[in-house]
Amino acid sequence: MSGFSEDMPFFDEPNARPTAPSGIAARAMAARGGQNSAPDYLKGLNPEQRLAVETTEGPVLVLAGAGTGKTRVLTTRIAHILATGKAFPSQILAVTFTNKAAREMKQRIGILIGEGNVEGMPWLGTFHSIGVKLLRRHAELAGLRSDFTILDTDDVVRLIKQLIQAEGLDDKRWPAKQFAQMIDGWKNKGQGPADIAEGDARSFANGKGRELYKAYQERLQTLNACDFGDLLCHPIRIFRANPDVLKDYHRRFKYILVDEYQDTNTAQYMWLRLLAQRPDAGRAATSTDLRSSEGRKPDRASAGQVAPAEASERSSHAAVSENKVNICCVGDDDQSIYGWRGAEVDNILRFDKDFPGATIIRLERNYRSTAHILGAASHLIAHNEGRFGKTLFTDRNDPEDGKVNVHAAWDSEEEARAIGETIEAYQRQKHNLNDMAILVRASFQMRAFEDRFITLGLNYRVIGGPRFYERMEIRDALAFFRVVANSGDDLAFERIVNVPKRGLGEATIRQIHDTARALRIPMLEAAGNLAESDELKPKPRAALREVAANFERWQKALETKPHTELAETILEESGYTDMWKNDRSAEAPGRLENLKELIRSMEEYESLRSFLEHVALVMDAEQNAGQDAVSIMTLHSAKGLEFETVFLPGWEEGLFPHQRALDEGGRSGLEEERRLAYVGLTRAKKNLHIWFVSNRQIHGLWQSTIPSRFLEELPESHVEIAESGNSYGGYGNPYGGGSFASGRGGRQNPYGASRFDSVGANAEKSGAFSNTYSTPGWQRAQANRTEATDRNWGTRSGHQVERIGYGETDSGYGAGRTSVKGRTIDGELVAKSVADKPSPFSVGDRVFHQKFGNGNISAIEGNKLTIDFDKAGQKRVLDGFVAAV
DNA sequence: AGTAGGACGGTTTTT
DNA sequence: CCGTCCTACT
Repeated sequence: MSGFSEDMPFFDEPNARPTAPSGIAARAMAARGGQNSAPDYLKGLNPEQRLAVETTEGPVLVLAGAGTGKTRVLTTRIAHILATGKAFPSQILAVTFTNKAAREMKQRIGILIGEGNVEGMPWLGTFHSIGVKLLRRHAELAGLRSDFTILDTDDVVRLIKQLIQAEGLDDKRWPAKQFAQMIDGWKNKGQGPADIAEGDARSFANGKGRELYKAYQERLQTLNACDFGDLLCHPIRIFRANPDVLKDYHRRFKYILVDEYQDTNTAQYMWLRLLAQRPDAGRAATSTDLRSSEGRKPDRASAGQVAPAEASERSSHAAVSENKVNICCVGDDDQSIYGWRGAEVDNILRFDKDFPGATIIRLERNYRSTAHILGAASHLIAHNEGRFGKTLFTDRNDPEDGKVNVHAAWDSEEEARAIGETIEAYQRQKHNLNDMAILVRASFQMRAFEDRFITLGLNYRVIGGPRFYERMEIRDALAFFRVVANSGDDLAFERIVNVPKRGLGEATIRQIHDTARALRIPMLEAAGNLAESDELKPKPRAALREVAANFERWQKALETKPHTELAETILEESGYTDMWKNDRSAEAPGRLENLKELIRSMEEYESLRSFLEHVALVMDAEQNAGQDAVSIMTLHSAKGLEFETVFLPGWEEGLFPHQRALDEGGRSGLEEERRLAYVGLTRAKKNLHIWFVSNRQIHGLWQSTIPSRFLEELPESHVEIAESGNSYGGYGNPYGGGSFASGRGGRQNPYGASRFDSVGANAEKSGAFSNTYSTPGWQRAQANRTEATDRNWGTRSGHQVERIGYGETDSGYGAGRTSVKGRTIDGELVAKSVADKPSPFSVGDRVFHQKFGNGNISAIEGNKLTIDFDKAGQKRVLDGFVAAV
């Protein structure tokens, strides 16, 4: 994985038809054999996949449904381009989103084409890693030096906080984190300070948003640093301002491939368009049809393609055809789940307009899941509008394959218990835990499972969560290394100047800061100067002197010592390891272990600098993949994975689809949630269990829930409503039999069609549907949709928090909180406890609650009741859930 | 300099 | 309700 460090000369290839490296060529030739038999790597591809691989010329969009062999197409396509000599490895630009995807691609191409040749693919990587590479080459065009530092989110927030304070603004009223997110959003759209919308600019810091953004960019420049967004935005700006530079890349990149195109944001889109050569020009030319260009001689496409970019800019016909856009984007509009972080599904939906004459190839043959699972997923996703529309199918037809199971549970505890039991049952049937996963909508759901699995002694692993490099000790260590590698890295310096504690307080640090600013020198140097002057009291002075001496020593050692050894020395001599050795907290040993791991991981890199380069972009911790364990993760992190058996708990309105997605995203928010459901369903190869609960405790209060609308969008023919069949009594009310609210089933679903009336738009034979959903369990679940529930859901808005100021939304689902603590608008305290409407109950009232039975009210706070239940003990519930007895 | 206690927030995550 | 973060003490 040392691909980025050694840089290839820019135009390393002779301006001639590429002769493929002998290994590949030989293999390809050998494989080709007779004229009719395809090379080895093409064997086993289905016709669509093969078309996607062999249609190398012109713009191609491969709509690859879940489990249809997307990565295979991508990697084989590259192998094909190389094997047929259409381009050198270094002339292919292949972009992914994650390091994991890039790694996997490298590995798989390696298998196809021979390990050694993959090393020659310097332009295979994430958008960001390729962005760094471009930027290092042309740093001066962005006002940076080529050894610029890449700041992570944490650095950025600290920097912005400083700027906000420097502006004399209250950093509490204008949180740096929020502004960092705004900047991120702007950069996702490719907007610099001058480009942002007036409204955006005004909405922060008393209208100083734009100035602040500008100040931020200036600060980055003086720090010789950039943030993640800049890794895309700077190259875009460079390309735009320097046509000659862009032209060089046009000549270089003969083939462009993009993975997960549906996840691209506007900046990435602009970046691609620039590199893919003036797609607008294509509008004039209508015949970029692939099939016609297929017979073209390969050398035409590769070596011959040196037409001047400017000429074609004017879209002369000759130039257009000469300058074909050989871009291939692979993606699935149905799996676009990152709209909330700037991804534009539109990019993929618009592809054929952006690249006229594009060939669109659909991969719909699924190799992953059973027909039932595919049927369920396809039916669900068909409820979305504005999609290309694909229908996954499979040849697989095993009568043994079970339907998709839908289960109901009383509450999340029972849900976890029942899923735990199901997992154990699978285990008894010799299924590996590694083949099972629980995919949740929100991470708080994980807890119930962890709790349960711990008591069961069931191995599990949580995927996602805090990353290795986000740990404090790792960041601290990296900060030391950063300063050593680059003494101008003030942010890193500030982070560790007083670590371990050296008695350098705020005042001293401010002084260093001011000196550095005044003299325009790095803080480290300023610290050294101050240590030699007599401006400081003896104590901090001595401390600073030591710090300065340390770094000087380490920097010298940088040239001589092996970097792992140096790293160890730094951590030792700075007292950092000792700090944790002396720490008696529970985490300390783990932290020391992490530091060791960090040092160990450095061995793979040639130098401290190259390590730091990677660490900024490629930091991910390997999960403990060793032992057999159930995976627990969010639906988002499950994208791209597959499991034999998948559990999808928490399919309730408000949680999934998430209330906030609905409130803030409206219809498109709902559609994204639905795509997320689709992603969840299509992770399963064989067994799929969906769960919903009737009661969920949110923010400490019990709330009744109704089943997710997505359940109604599953086709009856592929779904089975399962009785939970455990010994815990299913949804039986644990607190007294027969006390279920009765006779209230079948009420109108506040979201429209109830499953008892009709089924969603594209439903198959809706008549039979209600039969399916008429098992006792389902009906009991329905019975839970009491008046209290529906009142709660149906009249949310009437019940809602009065909105005060901006951005104050009713965050919870269900009735949410009805009391608001003091909020401010423009600094004025506007309200205290707005909606604490008096409860219709009074202390001492006897009430009935669905879940807990009868009890007496012992306290009332607004609409929150504390009730002593006869059987369930004391609980706090919302008044909407109880009825007077 | 370290911690107790109040305020706040509570969807999803990469680089 | 619970966990995190920041402030304000000692």
